[in-house]
Amino acid sequence: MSQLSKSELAILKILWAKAPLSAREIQDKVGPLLDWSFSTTRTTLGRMADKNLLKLNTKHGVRVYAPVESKARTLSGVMREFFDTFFEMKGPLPTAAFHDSKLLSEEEWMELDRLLNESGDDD
Amino acid sequence: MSQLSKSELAILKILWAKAPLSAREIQDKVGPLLDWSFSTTRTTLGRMADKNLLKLNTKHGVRVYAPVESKARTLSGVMREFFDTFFEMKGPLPTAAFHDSKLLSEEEWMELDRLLNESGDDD
DNA sequence: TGACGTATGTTACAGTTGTAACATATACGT
DNA sequence: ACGTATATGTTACAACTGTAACATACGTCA
Repeated sequence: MSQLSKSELAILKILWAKAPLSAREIQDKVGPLLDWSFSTTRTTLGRMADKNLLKLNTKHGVRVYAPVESKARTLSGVMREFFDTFFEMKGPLPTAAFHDSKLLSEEEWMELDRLLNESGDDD
Repeated sequence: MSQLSKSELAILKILWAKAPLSAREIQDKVGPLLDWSFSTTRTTLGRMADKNLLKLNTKHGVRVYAPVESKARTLSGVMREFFDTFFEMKGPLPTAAFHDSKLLSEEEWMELDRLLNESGDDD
């Protein structure tokens, strides 16, 4: 799992909150936030789909995008990568410390915690 | 402070352990590790110097490289960026959780902790 | 049915990073 | 003084990322 860019993360955050969404709907949220043109949003969405970060469907005749991985699973990958890279920590990781973040619900925290502490690959 | 790449971090780790070092000396350590040619190492060193990640001096007639920022200061920047980006946590950050890492000495941990918890910009 | 808005397909171009090779200068040994 | 190793200068090129524009197709309203 290679590092997510800020752009990619911005889109994932929107889709984790509500998915699937069309490019236009995503643009309505991410455009003002990142000051992107619709083209930029579309390009980024396309590349994310190519990388299998997003999956594509058609609803009511338009393309809609949804995340492939859950927020907790994605963030657990990101955390593992971060701690391995910068702190050379490979084993279980503590989550309590980040519990202050409002980004995850109680259930998502539980999932994240499980992912970071139970076996490495429990798909 | 934009994100460090793995390559950049690999070189910084070597130089945090011992600096300044010449390109050749750095290559002797990083080359086998990352399987880089000497050219690659030199290019990366040059770019890091351009970005002001490394400073350049001349010892005994050869160029030597040293990190501009301490390990603790660099890692504090990286941690802030990480937690802000992925967890939307901007304030003080906990370090106790990562204390397992062998990467920092006791004193470096204290510095890191201070950097992450005292005021944001105490140069 | 023709114009207009919206969705989708295609292309562009600069900056960064990974990964080097080629060319030149300089110094040291014989 | 000359060859050889080492250091340094310069250049290359592909992938990925940021940031779009241009072109086309399709559906709806007048």
